[in-house]
Amino acid sequence: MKTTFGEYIRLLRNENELTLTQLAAKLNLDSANLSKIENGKRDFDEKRLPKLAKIFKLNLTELRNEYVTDQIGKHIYETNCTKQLLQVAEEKAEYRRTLNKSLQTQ
Amino acid sequence: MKTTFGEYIRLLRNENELTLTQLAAKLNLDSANLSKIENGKRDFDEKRLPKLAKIFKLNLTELRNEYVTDQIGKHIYETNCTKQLLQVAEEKAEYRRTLNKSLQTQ
DNA sequence: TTAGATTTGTCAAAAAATGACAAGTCTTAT
DNA sequence: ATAAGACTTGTCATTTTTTGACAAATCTAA
Repeated sequence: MKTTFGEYIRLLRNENELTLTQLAAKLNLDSANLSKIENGKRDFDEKRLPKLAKIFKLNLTELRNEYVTDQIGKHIYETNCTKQLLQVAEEKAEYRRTLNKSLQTQ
Repeated sequence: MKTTFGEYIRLLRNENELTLTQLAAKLNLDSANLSKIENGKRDFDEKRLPKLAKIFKLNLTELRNEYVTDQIGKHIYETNCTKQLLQVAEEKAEYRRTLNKSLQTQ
């Protein structure tokens, strides 16, 4: 089952038997804010991904994938984007890639 | 072929033979900023969608779909999200929907 | 060249995200 | 029951990001 990024952090934290305060300290943030992150009331700041990976000995690329898919999933959810529209969005992303390619050739 | 939202606005503007200055005035913004929007250097502010729909007699829901798919497409592009990861993101969106549903039953 | 159209650079203002603190609730051990 | 620690929530100042406006530049066609 897929989880939100916040739930994922909580899972990691519990597996490693850390309190909010302990993990927050390692991440250089307030336990209150970490609580909000775990509960989906705030976003985890992307700049802390390397630190998070290090703390739990995770592969940074994979962790970033977790993060990105969470963010885009949230975007899809918040905009009520249907599967059909998501297909269109994917095509538009592809279009941007071709735009970028043709820029580079010049 | 899919286009960016900025290119779409430019298309509409040209079809209707308006200058940047003319359309910008109808949208209550500066022609310089509209230029940046059309050229993908700024985002169109979502709050102007109703006005844009009215100016060009477009269905607001469809226009919003154009907008949303552009935004998500941009997000996909900027994060280098592959098709495989996008599938994961979609599953996470679905998960958020179930979360929301179970909240509502309580 | 000149006029109008468009683009670019810059900066202040507005809006959104973040961090921190205080005070609250919940849980568990005694 | 209550004390301690864990967690949650509300609020606000700070920081960051986005937006709007103006001035100056470039481009284009007569």
